[in-house]
Amino acid sequence: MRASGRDTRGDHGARPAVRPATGVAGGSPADTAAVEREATKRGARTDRRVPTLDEVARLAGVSRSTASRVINGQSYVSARARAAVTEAVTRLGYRPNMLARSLATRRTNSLALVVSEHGSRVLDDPFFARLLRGVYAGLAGTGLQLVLLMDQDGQDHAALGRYLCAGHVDGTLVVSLHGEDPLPGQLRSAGVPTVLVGRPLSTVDLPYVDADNFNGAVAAARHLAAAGRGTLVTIAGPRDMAVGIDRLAGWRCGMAAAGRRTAGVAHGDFTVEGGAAAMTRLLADHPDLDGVFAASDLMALGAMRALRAAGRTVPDDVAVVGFDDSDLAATAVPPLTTVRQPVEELGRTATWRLLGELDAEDQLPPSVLLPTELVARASG
Amino acid sequence: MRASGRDTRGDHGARPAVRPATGVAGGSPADTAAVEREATKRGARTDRRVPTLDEVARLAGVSRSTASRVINGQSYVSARARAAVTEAVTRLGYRPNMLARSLATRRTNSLALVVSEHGSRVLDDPFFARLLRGVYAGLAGTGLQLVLLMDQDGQDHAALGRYLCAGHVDGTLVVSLHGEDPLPGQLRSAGVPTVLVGRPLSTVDLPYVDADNFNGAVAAARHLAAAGRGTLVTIAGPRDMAVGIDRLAGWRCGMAAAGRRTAGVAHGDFTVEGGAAAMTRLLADHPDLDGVFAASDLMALGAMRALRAAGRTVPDDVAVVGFDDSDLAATAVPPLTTVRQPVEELGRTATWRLLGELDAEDQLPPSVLLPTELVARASG
DNA sequence: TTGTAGGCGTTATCAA
DNA sequence: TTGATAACGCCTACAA
Repeated sequence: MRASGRDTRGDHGARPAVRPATGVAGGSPADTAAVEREATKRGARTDRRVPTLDEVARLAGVSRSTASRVINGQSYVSARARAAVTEAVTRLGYRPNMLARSLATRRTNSLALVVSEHGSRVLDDPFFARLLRGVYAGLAGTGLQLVLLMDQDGQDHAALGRYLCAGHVDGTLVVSLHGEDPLPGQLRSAGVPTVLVGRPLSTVDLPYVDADNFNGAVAAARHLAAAGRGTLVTIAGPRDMAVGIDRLAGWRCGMAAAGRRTAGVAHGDFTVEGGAAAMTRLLADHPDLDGVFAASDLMALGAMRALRAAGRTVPDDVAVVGFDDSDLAATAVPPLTTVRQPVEELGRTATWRLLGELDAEDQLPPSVLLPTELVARASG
Repeated sequence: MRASGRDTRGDHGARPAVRPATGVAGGSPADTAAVEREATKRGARTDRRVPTLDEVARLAGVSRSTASRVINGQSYVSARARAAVTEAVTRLGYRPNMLARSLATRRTNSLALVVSEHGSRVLDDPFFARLLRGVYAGLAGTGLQLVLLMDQDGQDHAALGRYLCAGHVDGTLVVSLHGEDPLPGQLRSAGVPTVLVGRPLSTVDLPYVDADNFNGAVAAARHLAAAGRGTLVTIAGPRDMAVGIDRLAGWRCGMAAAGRRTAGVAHGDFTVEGGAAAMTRLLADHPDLDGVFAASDLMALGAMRALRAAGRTVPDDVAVVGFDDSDLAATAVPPLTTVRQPVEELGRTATWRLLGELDAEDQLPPSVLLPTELVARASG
């Protein structure tokens, strides 16, 4: 007995012909269109005709204008006309063509959340799930559709910028910026309303919303320093992200304020594996370490794993502090002391900020920093 | 010392006025003009007019047609004209308006991956990260842009269907269908090329790609039955998803084939918490159980947690088998025996299938089922 | 309350 | 090789 009967096996290895990824040489910004035209050539698909507003109007015996008014729920329409149009709409199964509407209104009623990072990595970090929750909360009741965009492999990073600047969305939320990403500049010069989630590294004149990473790290340093630990190290984030830089700066500042020095610094990439590798390096260089601050919970988890592998216990031998207060922190064994970051609020705030930008109703604060706080648990 | 100097605090609680969801208000030209004046006054967003093809053509001293040809890299253009247009394009910073282009060509060069489930939950499951990886791999070199869509709270489920049927994308990949979701039907009747990831529950005439959940579960049943375990139970997936149904059916069939009966069944929602709760219920009903098959790794992890909390050891007291072979399975303690599912290949295959649909080049197999296999580890 | 006509920015079809 | 001209589907002053 099989669960399903109409399946076919074995054909899934067949690969449709790949279009060449290169277009006409030249380098002008419009040359990319050549590549895209290529795509159009590769299929004469028999698309069924979709009913248009014109046909609805004709069937209802009114003009396009009246039909349009009915469909957009405007007033100044007789009950008779409204009924006729409604009837025609359902009879024809009419659906307004958003492209045409957007072309005319210059509004798409959709926003983009673009993660300036490779997609597959993104979803591994619980940060994004929480951020998304916040964004959705901020969007509730607006009728705006959110689309998620990420770096695709085999596609230049600029493709994202082109998509966003080509009128597909009314505004953009950009998160997880690395180094000197040109995307914010592109968006700004294209006039696409944009709010950054996370302080940008380069000075670009766009508003951003961020957590107070600096003071969160200060708190972590204070906590470990006050815990009577002797040799303290830190697993910092990437050097090319503001979040990594700010947390490291805060840590250093907090340590200095406590009259302590940092025994060692290793950089990770915010992943469990990166944290474990960094911890291993630190253990090799500083066998006597007894306290570590990791710039993310994921890295802290990796650090705990590496410590365990090295025969150290947490928190008896080594105290561990993370950053994020993700779900994993509370359920870790032992539960992870961490710096709470209001991620949902970050997403909500950024979204509201962007909505305000769209409405351009009045003066908005250039940028916002949300508070962070230390959450003490068993790990340190 | 602060990491940044131009931040503003405290204003993030303010919520901008919500725009009406229907396009009635805000559309009058007076309103728009006022908004633009306001924006200009602030100097924040100078709503610069975007250069059009017309202006490019004028500046280059050619017709729109010729300008269009140059920009699309077509032949039959004199070198002189080409140079002039290229020059004008760069001088003006021209970017083609994709909406207008799509309206004319009836192609958007973008696909949607729609997760018929609430967004925040989606990202918590490693399945989606892997699937996305596969989809991106399948898309590599095509120049197609992928957009991710999910259920938003405070928005009716139909909004997704409207977006997809309104011409925003050339094709759609639908994953994680529950019960009688109307989405596939909408897409089909709107003529949007669609491939489902995962067998649909309702009979809708759309191709799908799925893993062989049935036989994977058969293998799990065989494995546990052969391991000399006496009292076997299963944590099944949701009753309203084919993946849940198929794995349960496979389990039952495998058990029957081994001449065994299932002591108990509890349903979970594919989350760690759901798995833990189900395990707890099963333990209460069947204290003597010594083997459990969970229909997902996440639920298996939750089951292990619940078992540990109940004082049972894995695998000595109870053998645990999961489904997915996610990264978490291998790194769990103890490492989790599980059924390997080729998730990346699932994504890649579904994508290729969809690309084939777009090209409509020739007869394609209606649906595809990818093989699954058991991976034995320490947990059972 | 309704219809007419022009525009949104591109592409596609033909003559020239 | 080039350029009018007509789609593409919808919105919206403006006039009736």
